[in-house]
Amino acid sequence: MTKYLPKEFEDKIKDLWNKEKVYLTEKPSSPQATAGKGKMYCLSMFPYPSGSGLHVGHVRIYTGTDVLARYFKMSGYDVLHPMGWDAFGLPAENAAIKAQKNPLDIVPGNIATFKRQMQSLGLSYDWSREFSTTDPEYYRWTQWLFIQFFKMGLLYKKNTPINFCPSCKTGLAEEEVLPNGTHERCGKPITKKDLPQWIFRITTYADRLLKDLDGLDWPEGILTMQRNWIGKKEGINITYKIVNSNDQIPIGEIICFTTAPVNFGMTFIVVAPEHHLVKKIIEGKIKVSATERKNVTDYYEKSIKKTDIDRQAEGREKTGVFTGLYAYNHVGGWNVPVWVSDFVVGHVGTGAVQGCPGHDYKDFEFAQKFKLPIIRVVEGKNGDRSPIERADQVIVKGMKGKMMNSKFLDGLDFAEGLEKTMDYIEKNSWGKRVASYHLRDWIFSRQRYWGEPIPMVFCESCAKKGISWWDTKAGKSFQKEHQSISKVDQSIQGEMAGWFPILEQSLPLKLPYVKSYEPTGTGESPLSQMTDWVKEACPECGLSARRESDTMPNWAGSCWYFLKFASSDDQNEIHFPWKKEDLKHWLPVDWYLGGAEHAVLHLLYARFWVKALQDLGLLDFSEPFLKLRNVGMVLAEDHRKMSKSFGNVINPDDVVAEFGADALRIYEMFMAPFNMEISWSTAALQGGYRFLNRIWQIYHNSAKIDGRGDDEGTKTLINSLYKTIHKVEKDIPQTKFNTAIASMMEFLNEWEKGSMALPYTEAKKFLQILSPFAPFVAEKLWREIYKESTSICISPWPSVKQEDLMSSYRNIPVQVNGKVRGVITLVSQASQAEAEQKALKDEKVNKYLEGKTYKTIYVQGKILNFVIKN
RNA sequence: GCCCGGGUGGUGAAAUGGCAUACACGCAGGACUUAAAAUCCUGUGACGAAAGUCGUGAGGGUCCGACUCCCUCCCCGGGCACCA
Repeated sequence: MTKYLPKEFEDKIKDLWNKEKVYLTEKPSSPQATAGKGKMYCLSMFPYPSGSGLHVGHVRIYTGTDVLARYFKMSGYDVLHPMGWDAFGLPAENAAIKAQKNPLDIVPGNIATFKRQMQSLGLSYDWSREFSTTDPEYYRWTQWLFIQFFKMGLLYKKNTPINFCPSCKTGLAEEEVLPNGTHERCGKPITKKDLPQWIFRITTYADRLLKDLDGLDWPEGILTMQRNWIGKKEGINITYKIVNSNDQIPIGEIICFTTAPVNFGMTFIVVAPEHHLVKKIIEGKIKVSATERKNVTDYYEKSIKKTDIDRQAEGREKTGVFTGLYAYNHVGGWNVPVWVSDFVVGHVGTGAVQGCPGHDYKDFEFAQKFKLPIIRVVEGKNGDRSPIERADQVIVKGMKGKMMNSKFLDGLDFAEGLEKTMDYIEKNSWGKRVASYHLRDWIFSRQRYWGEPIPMVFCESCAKKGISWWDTKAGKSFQKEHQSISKVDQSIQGEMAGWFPILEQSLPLKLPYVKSYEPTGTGESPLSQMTDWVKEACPECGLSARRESDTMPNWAGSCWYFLKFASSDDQNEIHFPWKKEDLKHWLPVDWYLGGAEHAVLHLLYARFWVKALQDLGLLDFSEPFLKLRNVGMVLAEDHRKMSKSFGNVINPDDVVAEFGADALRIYEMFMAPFNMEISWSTAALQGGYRFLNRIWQIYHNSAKIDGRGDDEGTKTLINSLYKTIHKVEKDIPQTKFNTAIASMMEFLNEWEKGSMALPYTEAKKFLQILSPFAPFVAEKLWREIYKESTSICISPWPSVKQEDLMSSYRNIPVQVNGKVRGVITLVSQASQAEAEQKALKDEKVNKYLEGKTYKTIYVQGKILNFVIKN
């Protein structure tokens, strides 16, 4: 008896696959590609190649995608299954700083390790399409795309605060700041520092990003999270005239955004400390009494200095001061006081809130604290019209009730009353219905070395003359060509004077090599210190100009990598890097698998870029990922995250060495539904190994694989095999890998029993359905037992006819009053009368029915239920 | 506080309105072995001698029938957080 020793053949099989090039993608025009069922683009979120090598969590997602890719290939689809590296980013940079090396010298080694590990797992990638986001030949196009987005008016520069550590004199990413507001490395408190940064106008795509979610086959939870992140709210902007205490002459306006204009119950207005009105009061441009001005100034100073920690420490206790100003509530017909408070956030809505304390919890708290009047305008439960004195009496939007104290609205339902109010306000031109979004513009600058250099140049001289790129010849012709999209804001055009893209022919703008680099001390990018690199002639006037020294964020490379994989083109020419036929053939991505931690940002950004590219006429689809499935995390055996500091890390190399790649794959696919979190279990892994060992043994037992096929036992076994094949092919596209494997185990149990044997050619089919999960052992037996010379990976999936799945007999549970009392075997087409007759012969069933009157419920092929009447 | 997941044997889990616990792990007993490992066989939700009763986080509801659908609540995990 030969033993199952995966170590002895897995490497050889891997070499065979490489030699035979079984994973190479067909060209779109090839006969293989056009003859089959069509294309299938299977993609996993590509990894950041860290120094610690592949994690068993990587193994899970990549095996899942691999099972799909292998299954679709065998089923006659033209499959694209690529892999690459998302190698820019903070962790590599920090590791490099620590090691006093350049990331350029570290990353290639990490990639090599990842690739070796992936190959040892038998992942069926077409490595001819491999690339890293850090390859100049790749990021040249990332930079090119940046330039196109700039031309569209989607990018602008603006002073925006960054996190800054005054002690380390360095800018920090959000993730380097601890929750208590200190720097994770030195423990000192961080501050904010204003720096001019590139910002993406993603908000102009908010509506499309929201609407297009409807057509996607994504997990409901992820869709909801995207919707909430975009956070569209339909409401109304209402403009209020401002007067001060002394006279009634309007001296300004406040615009309030609200989704629930309960204006007959409005008794005050609150503005955020950042509101322009506050600034005007402090500067004396709006006159209020000296005390009030001092109060507002003090409150402003205090709240602007407040860090998030201070705010949290104060909890929900409301603070604020009266500004001395009043606003005219034209709906109600009275003046309301204007307050300033930091519970109103500057960047949400208009930064000003109309206070309707009877019908909003926060307004209620504020009114209570500062003794502001509370008016009830909606009846409570059972027509309660009493004054609102407690939080639980507050009637907020969404609750039911009739309007009261609201003149022409009285008696209407609350929801209807709000609509009527908005109509009324619009009719009088006091306000306008608008949508407000949670989504904000995307800060795209990083003051870091390890990212794509932003390919822009700033010319002082052109800036002084007010010349923007859109004033140039190229700019004008671009706008002419793209009239529908390039409605570049006048404000952006003005602010961007002096900024020009570098010449596209000179791309890539390479990241300069330096041995090591220190933080600049100013929070600026290390590139800003490289005076030679930063110098460049202005593309417009030729005078000396300065290159942008910020780099792009890690997201940039992952926003379009799925497009690059589709390219079969060589990179010799300067044009957008994909042939139209490649694009048309492969995109969009059919299957996208990845962790739920990317539920919002990565997916949103990639969707945004695709839409912008569509507007540029470069793509003819609007959504990159048709089907999305999540993979659950793999925790350590102790249910904690795997981490060096816990000493609970499992290295896939060790597992492969001990149990083989197939056992690891089977284990990770079998342990739980694909999208659920699992904790590692070496014991359970051994179960996977045992399963494969039993398969190995049965194929080396000739009595088991040369059954005659004409006796009843063999027929039954073949029928079970067909059912298993059917179950597996139904489960794989639902990513139900665990139940697919369970059904194969079940079949193997049956096959092993007694003298049951499969005919030689039928037994072959079991190897084929096993091969997506355990490709090494399936390939080995395929070649050894069946003497095949071409790979099992490209063999056609064993199809099963529908009639082969029908078995004529069914076991039907028999219930009395819903409790199971027996089981009968019936022809599947049996009538109710036949079923009843048979069931009554069963003593156990009969016992309960004797002498009783009952009715019968019969669902053919499923259940027979007797219900006793009394 | 809000949003998103989840709660079924000793453990990972299966069943999406029709025999609750498939499959696997673990455990117990047995076979093989001088012995161990490996392998194989048998058993394994709880209570009960058995008949049987109970049992899918808790309580209620719909239904002939509920892990599955509806309502109320509890617990665990993740995300956001004074979002107008």
